[in-house]
Amino acid sequence: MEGYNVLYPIGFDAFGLPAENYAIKNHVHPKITTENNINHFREQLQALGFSFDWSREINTTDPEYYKWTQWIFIQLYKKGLAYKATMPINFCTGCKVGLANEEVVNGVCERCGSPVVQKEKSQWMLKITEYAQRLIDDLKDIDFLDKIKAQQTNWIGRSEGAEVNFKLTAAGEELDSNLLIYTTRPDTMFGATYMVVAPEHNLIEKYADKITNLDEVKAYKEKAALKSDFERAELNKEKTGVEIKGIKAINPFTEEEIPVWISDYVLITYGTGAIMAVPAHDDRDFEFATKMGLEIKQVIKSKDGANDELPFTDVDNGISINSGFLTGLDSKDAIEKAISYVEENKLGTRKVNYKLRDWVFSRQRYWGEPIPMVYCEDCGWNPIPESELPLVLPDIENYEPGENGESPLAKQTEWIKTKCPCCGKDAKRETDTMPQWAGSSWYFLRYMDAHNDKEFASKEALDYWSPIDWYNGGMEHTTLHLLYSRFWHKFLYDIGAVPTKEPYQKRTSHGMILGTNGEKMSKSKGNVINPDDIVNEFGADTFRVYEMFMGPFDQTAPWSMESIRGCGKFLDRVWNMQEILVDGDEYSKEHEKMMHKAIKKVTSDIEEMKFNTSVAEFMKMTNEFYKDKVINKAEYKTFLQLLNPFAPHMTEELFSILGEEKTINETPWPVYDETKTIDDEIEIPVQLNGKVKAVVLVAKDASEEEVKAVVAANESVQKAIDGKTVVKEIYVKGRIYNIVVK
RNA sequence: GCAGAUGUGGCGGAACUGGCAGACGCACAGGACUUAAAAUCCUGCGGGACCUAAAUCCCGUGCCGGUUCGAUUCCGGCCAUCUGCACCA
Repeated sequence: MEGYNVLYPIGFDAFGLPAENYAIKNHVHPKITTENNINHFREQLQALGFSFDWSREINTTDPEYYKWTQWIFIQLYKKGLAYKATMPINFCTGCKVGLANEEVVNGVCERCGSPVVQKEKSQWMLKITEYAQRLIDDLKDIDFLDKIKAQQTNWIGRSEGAEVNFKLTAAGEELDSNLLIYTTRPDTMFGATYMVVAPEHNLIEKYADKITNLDEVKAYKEKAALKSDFERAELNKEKTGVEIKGIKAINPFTEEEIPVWISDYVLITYGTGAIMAVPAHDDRDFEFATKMGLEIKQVIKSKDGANDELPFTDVDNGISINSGFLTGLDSKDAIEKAISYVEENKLGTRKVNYKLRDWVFSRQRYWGEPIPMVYCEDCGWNPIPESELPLVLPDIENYEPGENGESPLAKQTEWIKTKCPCCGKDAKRETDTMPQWAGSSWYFLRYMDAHNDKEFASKEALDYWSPIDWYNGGMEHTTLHLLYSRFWHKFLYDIGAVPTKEPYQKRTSHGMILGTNGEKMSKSKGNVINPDDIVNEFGADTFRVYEMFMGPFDQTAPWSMESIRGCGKFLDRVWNMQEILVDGDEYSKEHEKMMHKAIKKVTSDIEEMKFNTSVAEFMKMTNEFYKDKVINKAEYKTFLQLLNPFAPHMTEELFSILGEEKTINETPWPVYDETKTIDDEIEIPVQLNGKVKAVVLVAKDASEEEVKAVVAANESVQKAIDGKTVVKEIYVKGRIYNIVVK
């Protein structure tokens, strides 16, 4: 209505675990249930009157769509950003199948209750870590809500520090390799009294012959492997560990010999999988050292000397002590100096680390895009020729998870058999599929050119529409999906396939609608509100107006069956205004000001997504028209145009009853005249020491003297200041008049 | 524990840049219409001080303090709730 060409698309991201598990449970092929669900969703969305461009509808499970998902994977592979690595998967010891994280509940299989353990498996990985810094840096150029930016930044988790080598010895002899650790606090090096390696660390295999208590160490390692991620990550868990006897490390700053331990509080997936422990200045190390009776050496004290209870971890308020050349330095300076020392003496290097890990891109599942890779005994892994895309997911009968954590596709012997794209010899297809995030990592690009069978989207279409001006979605997607799609987009930008660095210019989020009991809607709680029922009972317009009215757009709000009736009543009143309708080509004198003010308010409210106050404005106007028992045609038309985005069906019907030829959405959005929104007379509250005692009416451009005179003449004011001394009088033009008295 | 958000009547929520706290709606109460009910329309509706009413006054935006002529709004410190992440060295 404001003259922009707006692309408002819709589509269905339909691969993934929920669809697959539903299919398994009900013995219906996921293809069928997916199709049924999409049809149902489409009907529901249409019943609500959304103005989606249905000609661009997409479905990520359509081979014509996932052809391009596979194509992007091949490009990633060609640029070295997709690689195979051995990663642990959740493995159910009962069902003998691999499980997704959400299928593991309290360390046991959701279905059979058997313990879940970690099993090593070769998987496809995507190198999102290569983009970590750019994913942080480029946030500054885009308009995301601050809380969304903060979540992205925290998730990527950049930290600065150093990697430092600790020499190892066995029976006093120096070993041929060092133990590399990562630390963000090199200033605490003098306080490192022991070291810890993760259970998976290769130190144990490498120096097995030097370890005098190898059986004990190996037993600990095996026990740790049996624990699920959940158990290992559980907070307040007692720390456990075993000293690796026979091997010692040398603290490079103190030259002292310190013990080396193995414990699962150190993670193989972060940093180098080994740490130097500084129990005096790290909570976890402190807990471990206290339990194991290890030395705790304080090397930082607080500036004010007040709080020296250990562990003392405040970087901003610390000074090094007992730390050789660092002693006396501020913690921040000490960190810098320690890193310089490390680099000068070739002990290690400055290093930035990220919490973000590479993306595990394989799923041992049926309902996903087949990974278009082939393994040949001679040539290794190679992508299938792009001319063979899409690699269609075979239509199979038995899509239950495979044995020993294999994909269900591993049973499809005919499908697996193929020729090597390099040498032509017999070769095997990859049987893992892509995760549910794959299709949604680029879908926005497909909307720009949804039916292109030559490319994922033409350059012209991409240039015309890119980037997405405004992306609204739930907060639950602000880390994974949002980050993955930014990563893919940046990759596509790097290979020249898209014109912008970032996919989305602006990202907002909506609040969740809770059940009537104030809890998240869920089937098990029985508090689900079905939109079909609401539309049947109250109509789509009432439904929409209520959703907008119930609270601020970005905040959660509980559903109320009582409150929605109020919105229905409001729309009835709008309809019945026909009974007080009179002719008129212009706004009437008595309503003119209200009309201009309302256009201004609703226009800015929509821009700021303050839909709830827009609806309040409509209700206020309606009350006003009924109070005056009259509305003219010009006023009614503008009112219907303003209300149209909220209640499209009824307003269009009324518009045509008024004899209009065009539909409302073909008419331009109403405009207002700023000068006509200003009142001639304004009310000025008069305060006495900040408390309102009276309200006076003055002309809109009244001078301070004039206002002062009116205030002085006011009876209530006179009464209030009677017997008191006026100290000061403050007038804020057009706002307030405050008298300070003693 | 870390990060982010939120706290205002019986309820959902308004309140611009620090300027009349409670817009608008729900619920509730009283009245009109009706044989009656529903629907609709009108009126009232933060708490307290007076038996009632008007008028008036006092208190009041999670708690304690500060800045200011003036604070729901700004600052400091707490408390509670929600969401996400969680042994990240």
